[in-house]
Formats: sequence, structure tokens, C-alpha cells
Amino acid sequence: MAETFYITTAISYPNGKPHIGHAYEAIAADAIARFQRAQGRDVRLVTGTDEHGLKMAQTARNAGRDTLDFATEMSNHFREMCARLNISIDAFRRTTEEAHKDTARAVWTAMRESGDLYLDRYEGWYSIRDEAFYDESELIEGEGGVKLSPQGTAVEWQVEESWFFRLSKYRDFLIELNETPGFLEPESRRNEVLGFLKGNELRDLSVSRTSFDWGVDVPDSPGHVMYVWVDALCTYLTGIGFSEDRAHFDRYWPADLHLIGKDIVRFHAVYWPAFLQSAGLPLPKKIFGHGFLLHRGEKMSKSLGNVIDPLELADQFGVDALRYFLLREVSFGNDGSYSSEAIVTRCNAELANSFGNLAQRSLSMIFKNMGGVIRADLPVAEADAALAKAVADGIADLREGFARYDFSGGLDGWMRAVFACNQYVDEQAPWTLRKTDPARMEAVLMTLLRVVRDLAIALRPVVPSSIDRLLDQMGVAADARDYAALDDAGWLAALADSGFTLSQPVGVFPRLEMPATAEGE
RNA sequence: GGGCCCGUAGCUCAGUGGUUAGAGCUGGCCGCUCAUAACGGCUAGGUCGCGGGUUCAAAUCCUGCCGGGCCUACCA
Repeated sequence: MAETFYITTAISYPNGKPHIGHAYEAIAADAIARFQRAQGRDVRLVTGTDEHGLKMAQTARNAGRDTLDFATEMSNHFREMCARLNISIDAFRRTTEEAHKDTARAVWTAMRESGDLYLDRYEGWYSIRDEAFYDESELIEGEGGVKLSPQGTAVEWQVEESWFFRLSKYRDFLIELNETPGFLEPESRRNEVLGFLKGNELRDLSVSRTSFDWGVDVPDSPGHVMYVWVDALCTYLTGIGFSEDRAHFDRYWPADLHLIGKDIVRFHAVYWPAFLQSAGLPLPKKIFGHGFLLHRGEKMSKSLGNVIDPLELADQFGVDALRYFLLREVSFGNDGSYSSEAIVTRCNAELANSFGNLAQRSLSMIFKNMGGVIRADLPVAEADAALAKAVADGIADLREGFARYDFSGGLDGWMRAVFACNQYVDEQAPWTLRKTDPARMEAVLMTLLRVVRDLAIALRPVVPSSIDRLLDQMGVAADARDYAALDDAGWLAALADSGFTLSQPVGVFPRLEMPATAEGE
């Protein structure tokens, strides 16, 4: 049986439509999932929405809506985004599902049985907006001496009974865990978490609320609902059938990767492992906190009016162009910047001009000069072997890069291979060979067919639907497009024997129009 | 207040002690014409944020400062 690979995105709080950050994370997760499938792994990709909490209940009430109805509508925006962006999710789970509540309760009960939960009183300044308590010292002063949270939201003094989790008990465990190479990446995030863990006595965590009821009921504790993070993080367990299909769960847990934004690293690298350890469950193998996308170098915010709907970008430039751009342009783990011009420039230069045109010119020459006939029996010249080597090296670079979540680096290696192909076309000049040495021309064109096919297969996790349209035209079988196919030296002979011939090719990476006026200034 | 990360060509970035600091894009020149006015070659362009220091040698190590981002704290 194939080795498994379980990856999750963050579980989004759907208090608005998904923004480009959600799209970015989903696309990265999907590229990883498709890459691992291409490597032969048995992959599960899970995402979902975290729909509990006072904010959701209040927003629904203010809109005069039933809370669950409202949450469903908002959640569907996220589900639709995944569909639109071609995110190959195996499950989309909502925290409002009964199966998920069963998961969260089971984890709670296990933590309680470990003696890590106790009932106490929580008093403090509470911000409804942030759903968080703040220490007196954290508050800032607003106009007229009003106390505000560090985020500038209103706070009120609240006293409530609360369950607490003995986080303090896990400090040494968490330090050791986060010091483990590879557990938390990138390095800068790991430094931060270790600084937090080593620099402070960990306070026990308040993990239940009594001030509202829109949440998962705490077992045997009427009036309490679970704290957001106990609830939401358990979605990673729900997603592979924790409370529905234990064999399936056991096959995929622990997760190979929780892909998250840098803003929620602490919940994943500190609270989550402590919860799991307490509940007697294995820990995820890796947490990766990616950076944020900036619009023209500026943070997105509603007040700046530069919030861009990712689906509009997908409509304007195409899903695959958006996917390619985000993975290629941004150094994964760092913040990145995007703009319409950057998308158009990058995609035109690399997808349309360099690779798309390479494919198009190669297939077109085979169609016109060989009648589209495939031949695998032609002699291989030194230049052909050298090109094959260059392409194999570029693909190896891509695979090594992607295995480390270095997408931009991996794609850089892939591009070098594309450049080598275009140089080869120029040097061999098959349009000249057509008159001087037609047999050699055929060998050159078949060499190009081979390398285009390999480059396409390598890139497929990034731009799957475009590549499939290309490989369809090339007669490459739908079940021979993973990385194992790269090692199949006999594919061209098999294709030739099948009698397949190329038709007039149709380009799959069109040049993009530069917007007349820059978007979202 | 403490800590972490970043600041390298117009743009996006690589380069963490050692020859004249690199790549792609953009600009200029030349070539080619199979191809999506695409491709190839050549070329231009940098006080490596700023100032000190260590070293035979620093973009690379140390220190101070400036700018940006982030984490954190019973600063008043």
C-alpha cells in the first residue's frame, strides 16, 4: 500500500468572503497535495470552516438570520472558492457538523481523563469582537479614557466560570518539540515560538465559555461551550474520520503537514500539540507558517479599499495563471506582493512565451512536417542527449524544491530546463533541417516531444487543468501523468505503436492582456 | 522594554568569510522566422540600507543607527 500523506489548510473563520490569503493557502496546499500524489503517495487534503463563537452568532442575529443558515451561507463561499480554484480536497468539514462535535467532545473527555482540565473562575477584560480576554496591562486608552483592547476594540469586565487546560505542565515538552528540526518551519517562526516558550511561564489556558451557547457543548458541564481553538483544531481529526471511520483515521493520522498562516503559528505549535499529547494522540509531523500576501507591498485592509476578491483575479487571468503566479513569485514562508501587472508579466514571460510557445512550436512542426506521426526509432545525437540531461536536471530541481516547500526555487529550476529547450530549438533549427536533412529534423522534433511531455508532467501539480489539455493533445494517457511516468523510457514507442497522431495544436497558455488601468490602486 | 525576520541591479529574488556580487523580468543592440509579435545571442544596470569594528580578506561575522514586518512583556 502506498505511503500516506495527510495535509490540512487552516480551518477558516467565515465572517466574510474568502480573500486572496485564503486562496493562496488553498493553492499552496493543493499544489503540495497534487505533488505528493504525483510522487505516488496516498494523499488526503482537508480544509473547512470554523463556524462557532459569539461573533458568528451576533453577526447572524444582526442580519436577522438563523445562525446555522447564516454560517452555511458563509461556509459555502469557501467551498465554492475551493471548487473554482481547482483545489483537490478530499473533505471540506464544518465545525457545526455533528460528527465534528463528537470529535471535539471525545478529545475533551480524553484531556479531562488525563487530569489536564479543571474548573475555575475567569475574571478579566473581555473583548467580544476579539473573543479574547486581556490583561489590564495590555489595554490601551481610547478617546475619553475608554479602555480598549490592543486591537482597539471595546472591552468589558467579565467574571465567568471556566474550564482551564494545564498548559503550564507541557512547557518542557513543547520546548523540546519545537526544537526538533523540521517540526516548525520556517526558521523565523520557530525562533518566535521558542522565544515565547522559554521566555515565559506558561499560563493555563481558559478553554470554555459560559457567556454564549453557539459552540460545542462541554461534556457533563451544562452551560459551557468549548473555547474556539479546542473546537477548531479538532477539525483536523474530523477531516479523516476520527468519529466516523476509525480505520481510515488511523491510516492517515498523524498529519504530515498543517499548512497555516504565520498569524496562527502559536495555536498550532503550542496549544495543539499540548492538547493532542494530553488526549493521547500522536502529534503532527510538521507545521508550516506561510507569509502574507501584500497588494503592491501594502497590507490589505478594508479601510484601504485594496481587498481583492481572488475569484475576480481567477476570472480575469485564469485559475492556472493565478496558481502559477502565486507559487512562482512568492518565496514560500516569506511575505509576498502581488498586482495585476506582476501576474501578467510573470505568466506571459514564463507560461506563455517560454513554455507555452515551446510546446506550441514543437507540436506544430510535428503536425506540419511529419503529418503528426510519432516516431520512437530515430537515432539520438549528442545534442539530444545533452538536452534530455538538462531537462532531467531541471525536473529534479523542481521535485527537490517542492519536497522542501520551496516552490519558487523549484520552479526556477524548471524554467532553466525550459530555456535549454528553446536554445536547443534555435541551435538545431529544424526549419532548416527540413530542407537539408529531413531525417535529422524528425529526430529533433521527437526529442522536443519527449522533453515537452516531461516538463508538462513535472509542472502538472501547479497548473493541472492547462497541463491536462496539453497532454490530451499529445496523446499522453490520463493515467500516465504522475512522476513514475517520467521513468518510463518506453512511452514514446508505445504511443507510436498505438497509431496516435498529433492534430493541429491549440495553445494552452495564452498571453494575458495587461489591464488598461491598474487594478485596485 | 525584550526578541525574531527583512532591507542586494528599475522589478522579483539568489548568494551567509575568499577570484572582477549572480539569475529572471524590464531597457538597448544583433540574429532567426518553426512558433502564442513568440525564440536565441550580446549588452546596459548595483556606495550589497547607513556608520563604525574584527579579519590577510565581509553583502556574508560583531556593534550602533535608519526603514519595514512580526512575536512578546505586571513600561509609565
